[in-house]
Amino acid sequence: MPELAEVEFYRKQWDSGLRQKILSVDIHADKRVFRGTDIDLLRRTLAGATLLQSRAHGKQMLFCFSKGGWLGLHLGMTGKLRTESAAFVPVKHDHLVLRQKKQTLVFGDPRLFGRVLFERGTAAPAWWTNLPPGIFSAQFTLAACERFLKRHGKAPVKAVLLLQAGFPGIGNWMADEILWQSRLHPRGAAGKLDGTARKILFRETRFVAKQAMKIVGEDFSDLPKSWLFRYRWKKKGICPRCAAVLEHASIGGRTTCWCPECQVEN
DNA sequence: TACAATGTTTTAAG
DNA sequence: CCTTAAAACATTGT
Repeated sequence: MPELAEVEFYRKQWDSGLRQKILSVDIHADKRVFRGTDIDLLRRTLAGATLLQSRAHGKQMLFCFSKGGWLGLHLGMTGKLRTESAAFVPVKHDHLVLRQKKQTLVFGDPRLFGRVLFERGTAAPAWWTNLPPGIFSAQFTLAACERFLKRHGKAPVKAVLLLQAGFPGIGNWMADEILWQSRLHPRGAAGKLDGTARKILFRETRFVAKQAMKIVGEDFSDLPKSWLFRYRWKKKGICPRCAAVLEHASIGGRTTCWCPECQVEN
């Protein structure tokens, strides 16, 4: 489910636990979300540690604890963070449960595509500091964006938007939205976009990301009725701009929705 | 029933 | 070594 803005929304769901101690840790140790993670270290470190701060970058989250604990979380397709009461009894898919005096911090993920990482150290882990420049960073420039498009020039532009190395935080719905707002066909080769198209794509990427952060990232409000998003999963969805019946196909390995009238190959 | 789901990783091929 | 495409992962809901 979660892309850039949804991840930001879920990150904040643990805010009520900031500056408070973790009393105990409950873990579904055999679940796939802990693949490659030192669960014993996680348990030992977090028990008795205080949650100091949290950050999100693209689809990645990092929670910083005292005792040098760094907890990385990725929500995969169906992961969620939430806060429950102190007396909360975990249910089936609550794989990581951090108990505090006044509340319980929960990470649940039915489909198990999410991931829990844990490291102990004085500085943030390398996987975090090495993340690519975010959409809103000064390094995310038109030139950098164009280099990335060129580098993946044979692939459909839809597939390139999904690559986290170049567009961190962009996922399936945001990629479709960006292409629709840019009036670009998702199947067009990234390397064949002309200068104007590349500029529009760059601008709309930042526009969609910024609006989504403001609307969804804040409190999970609904996106505007003027956006493709509101119609993309409807049975006979109509383009909110020209009223043409929307098309669907698998592009870049994901179901893609576009307007056959507005979005032309460039 | 069979298929698809707001994602990433692995594998294979060019 | 790099890019691209497809399969795999696990569960739920339509």
